[in-house]
Amino acid sequence: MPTSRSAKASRADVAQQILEQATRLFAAHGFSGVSLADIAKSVGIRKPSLLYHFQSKDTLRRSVLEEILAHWNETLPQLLMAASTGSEQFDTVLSTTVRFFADDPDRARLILRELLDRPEEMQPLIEAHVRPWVGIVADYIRRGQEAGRVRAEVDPRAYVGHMTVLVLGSMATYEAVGSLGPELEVQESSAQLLERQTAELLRIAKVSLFRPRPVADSTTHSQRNQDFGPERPESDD
Amino acid sequence: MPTSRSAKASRADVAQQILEQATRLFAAHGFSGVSLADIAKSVGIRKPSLLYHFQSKDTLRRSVLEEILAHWNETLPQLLMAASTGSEQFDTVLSTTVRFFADDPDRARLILRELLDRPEEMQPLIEAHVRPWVGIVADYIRRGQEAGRVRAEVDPRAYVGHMTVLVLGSMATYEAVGSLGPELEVQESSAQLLERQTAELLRIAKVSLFRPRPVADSTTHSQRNQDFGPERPESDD
DNA sequence: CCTACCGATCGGTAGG
DNA sequence: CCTACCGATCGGTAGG
Repeated sequence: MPTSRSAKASRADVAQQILEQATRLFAAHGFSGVSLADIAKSVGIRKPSLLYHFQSKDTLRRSVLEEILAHWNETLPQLLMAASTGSEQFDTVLSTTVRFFADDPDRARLILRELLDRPEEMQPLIEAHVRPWVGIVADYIRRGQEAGRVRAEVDPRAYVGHMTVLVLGSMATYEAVGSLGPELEVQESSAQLLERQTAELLRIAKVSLFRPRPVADSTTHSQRNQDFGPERPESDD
Repeated sequence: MPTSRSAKASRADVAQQILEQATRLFAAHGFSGVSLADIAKSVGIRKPSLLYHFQSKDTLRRSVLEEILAHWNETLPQLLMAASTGSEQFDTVLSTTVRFFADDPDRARLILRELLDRPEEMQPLIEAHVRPWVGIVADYIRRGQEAGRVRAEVDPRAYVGHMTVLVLGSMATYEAVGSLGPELEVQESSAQLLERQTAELLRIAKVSLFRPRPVADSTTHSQRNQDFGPERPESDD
């Protein structure tokens, strides 16, 4: 009888466990901060067994990265097809991206680390996996600028870059940075903190993109959520 | 005659060179991705000599971090004293922070890495070194909300956290992420790219904070830079 | 600031 | 998937 909880682990199961533990450990301590023995130990096998499933440490690193990007490519296009208007597409890309990394902040940590450790190697990967939706968002911004919906001052390229970094960085470090506030108030749970950060992030993303809608009362300050971008249906192209 | 270019390197000179090279290498490859021999080699000394100046690798890491934070504490309070109104103070904190990291992106990379590698250890440091100006900004936001200058929906804590992450992340990764744009256009220099990113960052920070000022013509879209926060002098408190 | 050296750990291989 | 083992490199020390 094997020592693991389930009766028997198939080849694929073990490989998947290795990927999961490697993701977790690389996200927490970085690629060079984790040894193959660390990963093997957390899976419950020996180092040479790990190297049977993944030829080298670097192969394992690339597999971890590929798994995340593959999952991303499964998620976004599917949701994007359901969105017909440009406004819906923009909203889908933004909220899907935020949710993807909020669902598992380790994804954000890992990609941020790769961006820091191997910028040259990441550039083509960004090009390949982020291009499609960058195109959608950039097109939407340009059309929105022509139609007067989007602020003329927005630099589409820089805007998308900043939002990417903001989502990655906020999700990767929300625990350390989320506790910034000047008064400590009531202790928030990690989930509450993440939710609050997410809401503010979406607000910043939208308000810095869309032109304010004309409001009747423009001198007093109401508490309404105006200025939050177009929610009305709109014709595209 | 020593082998180095200058006639003689004092103790302090060597220690400073070690700090500089360690900052550069830790920023590029992470703490565990750099060996003491790497650092010693780039300074032009041997590993045991390095350990004469810094008792251990971890001591060197803390010294690098301290040097950055000390430089930060020299920069901000000085500029802050010259700013009298709340609006000026906000502007000082924001633009000084951006410039501090734009001046040397390695600072952003190093702090971001520490945030990822040792979040528990960084929390008190954030508390100590970021608190003062977080307080100033948060107070300014709250007073601005009461006066109707600042959007009521802004979550001061989350806003400051996001802006911190945005500045750090954008400055740390501007090379890899700045090249995101859908069309490659003319090849920009690194300095041009950084400048463009900085301008858009400041725009996002301000527009997502300040309420739009009432505009006479609210249906057509002019190219003017309205909605960019208060530039008029104002009374505080 | 150096040479010489330490035990521990690294990624990876042989061979089953 | 394991035991046994490899050379290289790690952070750090002795001693000058």
